[in-house]
Amino acid sequence: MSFPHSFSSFLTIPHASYVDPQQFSLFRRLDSCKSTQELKQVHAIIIKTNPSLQTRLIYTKIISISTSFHDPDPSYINSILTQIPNPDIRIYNSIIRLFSGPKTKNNSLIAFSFYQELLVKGLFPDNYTYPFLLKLCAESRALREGQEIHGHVVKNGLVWDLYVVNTLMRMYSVCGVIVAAQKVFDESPDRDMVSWTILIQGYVKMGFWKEGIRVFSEMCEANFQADEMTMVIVLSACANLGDLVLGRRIHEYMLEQKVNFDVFVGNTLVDMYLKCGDAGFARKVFNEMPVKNVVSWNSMISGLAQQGEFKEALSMFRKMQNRGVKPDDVTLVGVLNSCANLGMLELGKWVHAYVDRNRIKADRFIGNALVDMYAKCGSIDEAFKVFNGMKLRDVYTYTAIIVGLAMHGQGERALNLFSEMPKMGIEPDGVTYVGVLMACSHVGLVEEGRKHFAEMSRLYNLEPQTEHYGCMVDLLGRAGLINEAEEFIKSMPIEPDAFVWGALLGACRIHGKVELAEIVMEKLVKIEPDRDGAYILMSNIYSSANKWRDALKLRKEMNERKLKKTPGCSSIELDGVVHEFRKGDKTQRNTKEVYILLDQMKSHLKSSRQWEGTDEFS
DNA sequence: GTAGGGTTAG
Repeated sequence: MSFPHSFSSFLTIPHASYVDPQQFSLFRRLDSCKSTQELKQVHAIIIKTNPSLQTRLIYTKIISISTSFHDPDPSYINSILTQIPNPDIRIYNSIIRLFSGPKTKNNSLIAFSFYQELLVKGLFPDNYTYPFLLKLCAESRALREGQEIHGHVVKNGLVWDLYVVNTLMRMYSVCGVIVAAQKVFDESPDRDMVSWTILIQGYVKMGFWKEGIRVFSEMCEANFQADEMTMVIVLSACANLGDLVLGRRIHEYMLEQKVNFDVFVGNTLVDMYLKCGDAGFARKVFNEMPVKNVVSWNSMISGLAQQGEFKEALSMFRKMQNRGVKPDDVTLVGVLNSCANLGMLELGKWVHAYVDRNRIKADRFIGNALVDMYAKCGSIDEAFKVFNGMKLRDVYTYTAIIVGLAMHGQGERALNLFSEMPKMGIEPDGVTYVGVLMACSHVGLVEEGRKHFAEMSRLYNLEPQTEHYGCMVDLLGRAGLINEAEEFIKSMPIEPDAFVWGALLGACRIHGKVELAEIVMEKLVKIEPDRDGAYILMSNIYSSANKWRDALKLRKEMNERKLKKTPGCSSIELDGVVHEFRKGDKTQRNTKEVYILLDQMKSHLKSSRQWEGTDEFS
């Protein structure tokens, strides 16, 4: 009777009585090695004291141990491999695994050279070989190599293996060829949860969120029960779609199916609810999370900031600090974003110092957020300092500083930086052009503005949006080219919105065009019947033209219509607390003193006669 | 011995 080969070899190691005791102790010795250095020493001892032990078994053992080290040495592994007379596929697999793993970066060439070698030696790759290689192709986005490997997989008849199929799908998916991933999926004889999840993720990562959801529902119809990994991806698709109804439905599904509520799922749920605009429910999920980590807090902070709830975002940050959770770079980007929009320069500076002190990853995200914060908080020089200190700048960096400079009236500087962008290989986008057109507008550079507007689509394929048309109307209008501004609106291929008409109304005000203003006003009221902005601007135009009766009539109409008032609001930061001042607001502490001071300022200004005839300070 | 997860800027 004979045992199968693998079985008999199992018997010989290391318990059987006829095992060579020397070999046995050597195995133990090798197992205790912690580095290539130690391994080499033991190896040297073998060669010196007992050359008969240089068996295939021992060498295989040495390789498998050295592939498990923290800092493996490829040249040593290679030298051992050359001494093994007939290395089998398992040895090659473990070496390829080593060079496709996280321990060895940028070593995909080495992994592939070992693959080449095993083919040359006439060995057959198996279902363990390809997942490693495909993972490498995926990580280095090497589509061509991946396709070649796909060919080998087919030739070797390994498409039946789910690991091979799934890594193939993932390779195509991260290389951006989702069609090929779908094809592998469709043609596979077998699928599992992982296959479905990879397919869904492929669509979602490409931004095809609806497709991702569609595949998810197909998965449910095929009676696969999603786990938490799948749900994280599906929820992120929901978040991007901003579809609250869908999000709620999927949350219910998760409760029904009793999907494990781990910290990943919790974080994604929080993010989904915030991006879909339900901050209340996001908070509820957040509070009920049994385990939170820094990402959970980040999701709340940046999510609230994205919703415009900047104060809430900052109070979340304070709570986080009170709980002793250490902020990371993502946290601070969210905090800086909130500072920028609240004008909280002091807190922003504190964050800046915190980044320097605590060795926070000061990458583009942090740099861009700092530039934006300083610019929006009025410290354009500080913004410029950060901008200059940044080694890596992208379109966000340039846009932040260009918009910042434009808002500070430094149009020429903004335009200079804009002209620098092509030289740095950075393409502007729609928001950059808003800054550029604003800059032109503030400096009164009509021709330059026209040129940039035309170049948007010609050079960068950017279709002008209403905000760009609005900027152009503003630019022409300020320069007194009212007729042209009007013609410009008429020539628009898209429907002009309130922003565009508002710009024209503003121009009418500057140049006292009452009749045109009345026409524009009508358009504005049609688009935004509930807002008071147009009425106020119009009544100012009447007053400037000394048409007091018309102004009064308009104010009356406003009151009758009970328009939604957007109160003028300003804020200052004192000792880290933001004080907001709304028009007509008496809820502040020290209201009396504030109004007394305000009256003094008003009479002071009036005495200089500069502001007579306007009601800017009423 | 092999495959799938969350948050960030203008």
